Amino acid sequence: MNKDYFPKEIAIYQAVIELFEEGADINSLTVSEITARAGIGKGTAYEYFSGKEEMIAKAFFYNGEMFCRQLYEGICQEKDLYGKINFVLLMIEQQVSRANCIFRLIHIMAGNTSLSGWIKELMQQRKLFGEMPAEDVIRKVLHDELKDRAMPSEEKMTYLVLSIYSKCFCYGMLLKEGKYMDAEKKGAMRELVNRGICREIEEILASS
Amino acid sequence: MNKDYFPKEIAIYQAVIELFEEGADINSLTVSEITARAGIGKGTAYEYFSGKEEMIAKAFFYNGEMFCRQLYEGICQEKDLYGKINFVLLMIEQQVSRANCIFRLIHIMAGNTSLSGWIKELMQQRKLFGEMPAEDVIRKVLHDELKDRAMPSEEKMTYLVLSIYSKCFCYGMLLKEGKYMDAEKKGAMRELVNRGICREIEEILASS
Amino acid sequence: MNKDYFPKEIAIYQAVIELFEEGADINSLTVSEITARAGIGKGTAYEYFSGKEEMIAKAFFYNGEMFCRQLYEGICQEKDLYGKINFVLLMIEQQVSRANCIFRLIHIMAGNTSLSGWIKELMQQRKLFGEMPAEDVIRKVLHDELKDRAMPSEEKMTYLVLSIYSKCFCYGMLLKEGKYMDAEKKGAMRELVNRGICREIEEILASS
Amino acid sequence: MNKDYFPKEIAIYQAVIELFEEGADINSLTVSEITARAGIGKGTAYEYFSGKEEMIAKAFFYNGEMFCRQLYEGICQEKDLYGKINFVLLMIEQQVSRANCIFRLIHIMAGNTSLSGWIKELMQQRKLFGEMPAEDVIRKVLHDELKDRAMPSEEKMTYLVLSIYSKCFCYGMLLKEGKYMDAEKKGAMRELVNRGICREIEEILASS
DNA sequence: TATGAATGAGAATTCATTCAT
DNA sequence: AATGAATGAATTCTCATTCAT
Repeated sequence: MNKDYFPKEIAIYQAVIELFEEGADINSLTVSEITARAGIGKGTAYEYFSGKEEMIAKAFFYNGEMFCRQLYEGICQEKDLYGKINFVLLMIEQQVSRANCIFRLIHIMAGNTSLSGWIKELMQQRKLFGEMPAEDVIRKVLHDELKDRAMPSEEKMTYLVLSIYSKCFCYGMLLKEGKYMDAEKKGAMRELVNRGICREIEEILASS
Repeated sequence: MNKDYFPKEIAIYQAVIELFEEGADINSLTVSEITARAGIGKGTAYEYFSGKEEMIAKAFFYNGEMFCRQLYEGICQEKDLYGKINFVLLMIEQQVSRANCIFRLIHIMAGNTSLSGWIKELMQQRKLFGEMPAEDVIRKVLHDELKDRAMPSEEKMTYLVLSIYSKCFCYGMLLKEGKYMDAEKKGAMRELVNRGICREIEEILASS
Repeated sequence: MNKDYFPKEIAIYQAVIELFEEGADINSLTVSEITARAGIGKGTAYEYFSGKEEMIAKAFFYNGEMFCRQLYEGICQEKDLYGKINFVLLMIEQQVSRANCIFRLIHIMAGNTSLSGWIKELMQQRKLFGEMPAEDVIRKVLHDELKDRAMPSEEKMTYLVLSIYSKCFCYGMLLKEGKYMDAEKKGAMRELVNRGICREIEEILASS
Repeated sequence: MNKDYFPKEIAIYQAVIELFEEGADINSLTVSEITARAGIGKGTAYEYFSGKEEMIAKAFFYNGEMFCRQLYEGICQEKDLYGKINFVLLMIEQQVSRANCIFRLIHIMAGNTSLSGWIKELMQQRKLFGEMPAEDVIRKVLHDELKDRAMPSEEKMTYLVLSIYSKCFCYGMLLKEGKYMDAEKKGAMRELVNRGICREIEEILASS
């Protein structure tokens, strides 16, 4: 499950993420910058990657993996659904205020950057290894949660997953817009979103 | 309200959108490609724009504006809330199957491409002229819809907009994933989403 | 003798000189700049000149002509040799402090800019019309001055012209270096140079 | 004293000088031409220089340095003043008939090309390292020559240096004009100039 | 294995010149 | 005659990738 990473490989990943967090624009990231930051020679990077594109795509993927793992572990600690969702929203808040890399990962995937080709390919490969992209985390949690209740149809399940996903995502966007930055209001909004998600789940379950 | 566009300016915008719809990657769009497609000389583009970045950013903005205008006008034709929402979802279907430019616009804005700088700047300027980004369309429709009922608090209003927005977004993502492509299933899903939105609005209003 | 200039032609000449005096670099002068400054349309310039090169070269030539004419007329007012030379040195001072266009003209001619090709061609043509480049002014003055004394050999005459020319040039360079800027010292130096020139003339005449 | 030059740096310098000697116009020299002639890749030039301007300016400076060094060494071989000056004039003849790069260097400096900015900056830096521009060579030779005689005032010294300088310079210009190309006449003129310079030095010394 | 100097294809941009109005 | 919008050839410079050490 835990793919082995070479140290220099990780150095590259971290360099990319760091530069990105510092506000660099994906398109103008250069191999020189990346390798310089990673503290390795420019040529060395080509021992591990076929090109710039792969470096960046894999870096984001690596980052996403780490995020999702952390997310899943955190969720498992929480007892009830409300707590779980709250944890997710708090993680999002943290991401937004820090660097919002997964956010951007999502965007890159949706747009058709040449990067997104790479990322989609990675997606396919990794699925086999049991890794968990954000969407899968939600699905898994729902499964665990509902395992002793009537499971809704696959169709409704897909809708539910995406609905939750998009609410979380939109919550992140709301935060990005800079509104509700003071803790109190942020808390209130988080609760509204959380209750909305819970209600939706209940409704879907009820309708099954 | 209706900014005057120079013919060559529009030619550029359309060229960018066309190329994008044909699957081009934003970053690798070249000025040569754009102007060739627009049917004008390379130099001419520089009479109207300060550089490539501006061309692309404004093209997306132009496209977004057109979409939102069309959206708002269509919504106004519809009598009831269900009809209005249905219209929005149909527009999304159309976009997704065609080119999903606004979808990508959203993503570009969330990421930090150098483009997004431009776009944000444009946003500020245009707000003054009463243009309407997607979010504002939703807010405006809600306002019109609720004007003779008790208006919820600003906070709840924001949440409601976010929630509707996210549901629409979610619907688009569902379509993008390629599931529900046959008309029947698509219709069923559309109804599911629509009812979900209506219910949510009712609940918020009831709780006020 | 007095070639007729079209008003727009002169406008171009003056625009070039002005821009040059303001410190513009010859090579980066653009036609747009020149015509904008001249207050005429870009296309109009091409009614009078075959291209940018011609505009600039002729502008300098025009400027040089004006300078030489002014120089010659001033010299003719003066009675004795000392006075004449003094007048030349004063004109140089003025040029240096203002814009030193002829100075640069000389340099352009010595270097092989594509401009210099033009200028040399102009030189040939104008000679026929009796115009007077700096060197010729000196020669002419010497001729006038010496007409009732024994004329030295052509060789010595050439050397004499060269020698005087170089002293004037040298004086200009001294001023350019920014030393001797206060009036008193400038006056002293001017006298030093003047006496040097007079002595040299006397010596050559004596040796003949 | 002898700055280290990278081989590719020198290749660039020589390429620039060669092209110039072949009659190329400074302004229309392109980076492609230069690097092609230098036998290196276009990109490589940018590893050593910040841009075209720097390449050309430094090339001339390099050339000037070489010339001055050669000049100074040659002068030191000569015993008496007349011999020294003769050597200078012969070097000038050689330069003029070959390529007259330093001549043009001087002109570039006097005009306000964007190159001249660079060159002036280089001047400042190099002075510190004891390099010798043409003017300094003259001054140094005079110092050596006069060390056991009464040294004239700094003011007169400056005048003397510039006067000699401008005579040499004008001699070069005379040759450039293509007169006196046959050896005999050239020799006669050279002697005239030489004697003129010697006389001037004597006079200044006598007047001190 | 690691490196970084060298490379050159390719991109953005400029600007002299033309020509329809 | 006067104009300036349109043009595209030409130029500078960047940067992913290679390869000799």
